[in-house]
Amino acid sequence: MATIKEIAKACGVSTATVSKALNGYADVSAETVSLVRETARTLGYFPNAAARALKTNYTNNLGVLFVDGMGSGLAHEYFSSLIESFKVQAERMGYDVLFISQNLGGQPMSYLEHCRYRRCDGVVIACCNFTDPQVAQLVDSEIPVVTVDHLFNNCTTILSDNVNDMGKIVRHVCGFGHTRIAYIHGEETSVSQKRLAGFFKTCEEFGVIPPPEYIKSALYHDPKSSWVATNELLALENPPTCILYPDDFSFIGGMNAVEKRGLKIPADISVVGYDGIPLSQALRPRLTTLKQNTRELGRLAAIKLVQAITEPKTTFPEQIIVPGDLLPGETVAQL
Amino acid sequence: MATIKEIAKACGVSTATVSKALNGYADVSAETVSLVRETARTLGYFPNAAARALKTNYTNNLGVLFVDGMGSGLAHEYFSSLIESFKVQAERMGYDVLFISQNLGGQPMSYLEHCRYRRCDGVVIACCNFTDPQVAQLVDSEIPVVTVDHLFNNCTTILSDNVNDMGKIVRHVCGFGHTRIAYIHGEETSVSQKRLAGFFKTCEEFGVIPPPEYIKSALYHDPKSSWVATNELLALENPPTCILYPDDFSFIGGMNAVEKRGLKIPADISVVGYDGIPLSQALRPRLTTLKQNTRELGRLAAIKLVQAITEPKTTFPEQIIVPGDLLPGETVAQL
DNA sequence: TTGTATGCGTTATCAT
DNA sequence: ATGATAACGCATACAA
Repeated sequence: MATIKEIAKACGVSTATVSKALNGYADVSAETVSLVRETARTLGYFPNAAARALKTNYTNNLGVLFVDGMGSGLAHEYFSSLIESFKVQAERMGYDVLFISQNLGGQPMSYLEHCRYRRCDGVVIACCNFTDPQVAQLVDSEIPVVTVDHLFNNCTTILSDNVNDMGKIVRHVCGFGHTRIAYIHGEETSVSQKRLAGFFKTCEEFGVIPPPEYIKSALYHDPKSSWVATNELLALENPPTCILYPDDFSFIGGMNAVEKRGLKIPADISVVGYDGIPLSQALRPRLTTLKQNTRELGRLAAIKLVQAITEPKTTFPEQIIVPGDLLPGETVAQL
Repeated sequence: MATIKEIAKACGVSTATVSKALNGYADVSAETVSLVRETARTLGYFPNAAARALKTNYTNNLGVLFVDGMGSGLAHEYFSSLIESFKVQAERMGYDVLFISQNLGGQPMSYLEHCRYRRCDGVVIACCNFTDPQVAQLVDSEIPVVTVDHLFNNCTTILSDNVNDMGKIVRHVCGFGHTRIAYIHGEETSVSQKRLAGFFKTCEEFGVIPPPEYIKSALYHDPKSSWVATNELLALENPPTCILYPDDFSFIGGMNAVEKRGLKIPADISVVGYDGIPLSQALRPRLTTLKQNTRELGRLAAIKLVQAITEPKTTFPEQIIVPGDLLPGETVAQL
């Protein structure tokens, strides 16, 4: 691995001049610049990231923190899709992406400690349990942070439009004549709160008043708990005609519960998912669901994070809302 | 952020002693060690990764290189699942994981250059187009490499047991009385070659001889090309009774083609997928498929890579084969 | 326009 | 058992 020292020797100049030439400083003659650059290329020079980081305190590293309740990790398609998009945009802007975790090599280490250890220039946080004090610690630290789908004070956030997106679902369902609509929501998070708010608000618009027993709590990305909730709903004296699920993947549990009872979707019971993962479109009947724009969420998160890093003075906390799209399927019956 | 300097001052010893105490050298008194360690803890000290990397030439960073033909990235569940498992095991061993790419910030950069730039201690390669000369360049470099599902000379490899796993599929299908078995395989890779070999070999065991027109080429993770191939197969004068797909996700294309023709699975045509992603088990009828053990593939890749890094002398190129499991579904009819 | 010198935080060598 | 010091590769303040 060539260093600026070797380039300096090859060019007959000092390392300082090489450094300046390579970093586009004005006080170097044009010919020296081209000589240095050419030599660097032929020598296959690449700067040593560690040395540069030590000196400048910038690593060009972005951390990605994502922990979901179920510990699904990247198997959670919402996250994998979000992170993929974040990664693509980050690389486009010259940043590398690394995962932030607790416990590195047995060493218990807070998220913040891990970020400092790796000198992440910034971190994107996308997880369910934003109540974790370690997350708050990171948000309150000196490290620029962008969160996805959770609002912290003084922290830029990219929000999926949960209130209105849920409204789109309810509008769709009510448009098909449903009035007995149940909602199995995920764990108590701000996302769930917003979806619930959108749910009740839009129901109200249609004069629909869901009884308390129609509101069930389950976990995101957990078919089992949705299976349980579905069974409870279907066992009601006056069961709903339509069930909204926490997400497409959880719906699988609901699907199994419905099947087990010998009921048909949508003839006997209508259902709606959330996320719009490929699975939802492969199911027959095709699942009616709401496609979150994870591509855009990830892209914007990267852009805003880099902005916060490179232009700290002119950057202020923003809330950016990204709407999703209703994907009408075949799982909501016309009543 | 505390440094060893501050610890040294607080303890009234030199930085050298602190460093030794922290890194478990023998030539420090037990009491000094405990004093230093205790002080480090109370000061919230964490080593500066960049400084350490600069000095030791070890970063405790592992690179992950994965590029698939379709550019699906982490949306490809085989990869996301593999990488998740790799990441978990890597972290357990004290390594961080970062993505390797070409083109960082517009700078064209070979994979090898990216790895050197970031001083990756090792790299795991899991991609489809192993023919890329840049991949070969990386494999031939000084950086320890472990590949997944592709065999290079002089490089440890974790292989999914493609030959025998495909054998399991064929055995299952033949056991149900099928003799007209078509195979839509993915792009020309060593994985495809092995599956094809396993396919023909096991067919032969059962006295089945698939005619050339039953062997179709498509792309992995691409429903469209499998859709085309399925149509071609079903249009044959003497169509197959069973079609094997490149993977579960591609099968969606085949499913649509079958539906469009008004055919029923498995009454009119039997099908088998590959991978065993959650989607396959959510389909009705449940897709018969082969579950690759991505968890184990990723875990072993991490273990073997770290071994190659920490014990270069005693490490030699290995080929480790990880078998998958047939997941019998409901998409293969008894003839 | 170019070069000299210093320091980032750590580890390692060699004295003491 | 402990400490002074150099070095890793780079960027930069300052001198020339």
